[in-house]
Formats: sequence, structure tokens, C-alpha cells
Amino acid sequence: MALSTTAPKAFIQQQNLVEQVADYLTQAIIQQHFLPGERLSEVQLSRDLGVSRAPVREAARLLESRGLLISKPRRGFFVRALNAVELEDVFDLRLCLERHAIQRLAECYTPEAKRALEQQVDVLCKAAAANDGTRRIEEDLQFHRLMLHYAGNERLLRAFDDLTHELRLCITLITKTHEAPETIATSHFQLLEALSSGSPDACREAIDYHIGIARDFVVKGVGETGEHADEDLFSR
Amino acid sequence: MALSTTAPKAFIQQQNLVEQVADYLTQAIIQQHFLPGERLSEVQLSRDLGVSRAPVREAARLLESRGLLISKPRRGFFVRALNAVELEDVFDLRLCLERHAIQRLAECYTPEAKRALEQQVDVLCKAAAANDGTRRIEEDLQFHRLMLHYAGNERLLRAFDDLTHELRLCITLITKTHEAPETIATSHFQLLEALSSGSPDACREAIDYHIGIARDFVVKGVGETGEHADEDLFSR
DNA sequence: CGATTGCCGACTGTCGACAGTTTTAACGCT
DNA sequence: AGCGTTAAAACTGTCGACAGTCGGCAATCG
Repeated sequence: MALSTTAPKAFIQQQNLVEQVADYLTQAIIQQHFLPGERLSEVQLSRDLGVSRAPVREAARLLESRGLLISKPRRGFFVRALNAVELEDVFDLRLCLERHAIQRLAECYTPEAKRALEQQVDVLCKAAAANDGTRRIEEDLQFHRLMLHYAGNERLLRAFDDLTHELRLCITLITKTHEAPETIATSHFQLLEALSSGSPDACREAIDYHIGIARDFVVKGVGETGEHADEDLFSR
Repeated sequence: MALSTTAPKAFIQQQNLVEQVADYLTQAIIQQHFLPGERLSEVQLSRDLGVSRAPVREAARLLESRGLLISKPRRGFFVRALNAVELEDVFDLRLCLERHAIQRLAECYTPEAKRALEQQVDVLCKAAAANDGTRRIEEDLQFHRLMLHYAGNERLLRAFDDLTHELRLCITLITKTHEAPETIATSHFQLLEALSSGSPDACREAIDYHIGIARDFVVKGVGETGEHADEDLFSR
């Protein structure tokens, strides 16, 4: 995964500057080194990272297409801030994609897929037990990504990956509140059971419940902690 | 690469060079001035358009995120070529998004939405009757975009817009074969009726049928005319 | 005659610089 | 002291240039 962390200065050296800058920015945004709505200065960034502005700009465009940044012409790039409505929309789209995926997957549920998913749930549970917050989130997302992967539609997977960036954005902001490890375990086992049953309805019910839980968690978190419901990025 | 349009040079002038270049490239790709798999030279493009390479590169990145171009490191940008599997995936994702959208829309089907959709069908039918191929496609897409819009999920709409670029890519490639105007009309009226009925199942059935038609048309078109099923973009 | 290796051209990745615009800050006026 | 005006600073958009790299061609060797 990402070998990011402390050093903000000049740890970029070799190749694919654009991708490296993009990774750096992504990590920095998720870890809230840049606050939502904050303006990013190209010169500042290029100075800090020891690269020129061209790769920074291209990386910023990439992040914009992923919904992490927003560009205002002649004004620069700003860190995306999600309000309550947008947050609902993200989870609604996630539901849309995963419903479709799990039903497609149920149609072609190979032993290989079954094994991979079970193993991933195992990994996830261990991360949850270890109380490692960020890793728990990543392993959780990875489980769902695997579902999408084995559903056999590359384009669907890409749409999910696009959405994932925004998901990370809102999840990480909030989840100081930890879900109970046993809740996570049972919640995912239900999905596996539904898949094994092969019933589309059971799958749909399971995924609806599962994502509903996650959404409520995030929405509740927003209500409790920080409030981004005000107008943050209306101008587009 | 012959620039077909009248003024190949310096018809780009003032502001937002990136967006203008992106539009130009999009049009050129859709109208097949660049063939699938063709390599785009940055210097050539910047020379032809009378701009420097920086905006060209940024525009290319944008098109890449929209799935119209593919970048191979150190090799440049190539026009996306869709094989049969990817084409199936695109329509499967479209089905996924529109199913969700039409059911959400059925829950909140305002008179305003109804009126707008009916009017758009009207426009569409006129375009079909006038035998204007490209405009028919655009109006058709616009109808579906309106559906997504009134479904009330901005993020869902964005996902659809992202997909639309690829849809245009494969639709335009193929639709020399015209659908009969009356088929188009009835096909869309069915959607309106299902929406008015308010029944989720009716909506789902209608959209499944509708998109199935479109998909079969494209798949059949691929089988008849050009065949892109060979390995075109396996790398990466 | 075919395969290999070295060379040449073209192109991408990246950089520093310039011009126009936006934001900030100081300044003068009331 | 408050407010409008203006000048300076900072920043974005764009450009041309340089270096490293990749692909193709040709000359050489087996």
C-alpha cells in the first residue's frame, strides 16, 4: 500500500511523478492534513514536494476526477467538502452498485470467489480485533472490492473504485467511533450466506441491510461530530 | 492525421484551453477522425491546435478519466478501443444505474419531472423522424440523463455522465443502422407509463427491456460491421 | 540469409519563466 | 475611525526548452 506518512518534503525521486504526487495528496487529504474546503497552492505544493508545477497540476486534475478536489477556474484547487446530501448520495450510489454486483455474483459464485471472500472476511475480522482503525476500513473496502471483482464486470468495478475515493473521504473523517468487531463479523457473514444461498432476493436484502448499517454509522457520525451540512461547494 | 474541419489551426483562442482541447478531442474521437487504438502525438496536436503541450496533456488526462483515452507510460495516449466484453460491461453498468434511478424516480415522480420527460420524448421523436442520426442519439441520451437528474442523486448522475462518454464511443461507432422511429417512440413511452404507474417492478421491467434493446442493437452492430473483439488494450 | 547490436530520430516527462488575473494590503479621503 | 481606492504580491494559465527514454532502422556478425 501507500508508503506515505511523515516526510512531506522531497521523498519523491524516481518515476511517475504525477502518480506519486496524486498518492501523496490523497493520503494527505484523507488524513486531514488538508482540511475540507482548504485551498491548495500549486507553487506551495511543488515547492514542498520538490517538483515542478506541471506534475502537480496533472495530479490535481486526477484527484478532481476522483472527486477529492474541486477546481475553480482562475482560483485553484480546493479540497472537496461533502455536505449531508452528497453523503447520502454517495451511499445511495454505493447501494446501487453493490446490489447489482452481489446479484451478478450470486449467478456465478465459484468456489474460488467463495474462498477469497471468506479469507478476506477473516483478515478483516483480525484487523477489527486488533483495533486498527484505518486498516479495518481498508480491509472492509477490500472485501467489497473483491465482491465487485468477482462479479465479473470490469466497468462496474471501476465505478466502485471511483466511488471508493469519496467513501474514504467521508468514512475516515468520521470513524473515530468504532464499530464492534462482532458486529462487523456477523454483518459480513450474512453476505456470504446470502451468496451461498444463491437467492437474488436474499442477496439484495443482505446488502441493503449491510450498507444501511454503514450509512447510518456515517450519517450519525456527521450529526455528532463535525457538521459539513452548510454550503461548502455550491459554486462549481 | 488530416484535420477534417474547416479551420484546423488556431480556432482555439481565449480561455479554458484545457476544456476546449478536451471538447475538440472528444468530438474528433466520436466522429472517428482518430481511429480506435491510434496513438496521439502531443506535439502534433499542440502544433495543429496552436497551443502548447501542457493544456493538451491535461486535456488528455481528462479524457483518460472519462475512458476515451488510455495512457501508456512513456508511450503516450491512445484512443480507447472497446472489445466485446467491455461493451457488455458498459451496458450492464448502464442497466445497473438506470434501474436504480428509475425506481428512485418512481418514488418522487413530480408533475414537473413528468412534463420534462414527456417533452424530451417529443423532441427525441422529432429528431428520429428527421432522420438526424447524431442528434437522435444525443436526444436519447438526454432523455435518460433527465431521468437520472430527476431521480435526485447528483452522484448517481455523475456516474451516468462518466459512462455516457463511453456509451457515445460505442454507439456512434456502430449506429449506421437506424432504429425505426416508431420503435423509439413506443420504447420510451413504455418508460413513462411505468413511471406513472408508480410500480417499482413495472419500472424495472420497462428499463430492462429498454436497455436490452439498445444493447442488442449495439452488439449486433459490432457483429455485423467492425470487429474490435481482438485484444486491443490488454496491457494495463 | 537471418539474427543481433548499435545508432538515430521522435517523443514523453519535467522544468523554469512570462503574462494576466485575483487577492491582499496599504493608503488616502471623508 | 470607517470606507473606498489603488498598488503590490501571489497565484494560475500557458509557453518553450531540455533531458531521458523508446522504437525503428541499418550495419555487422554468425
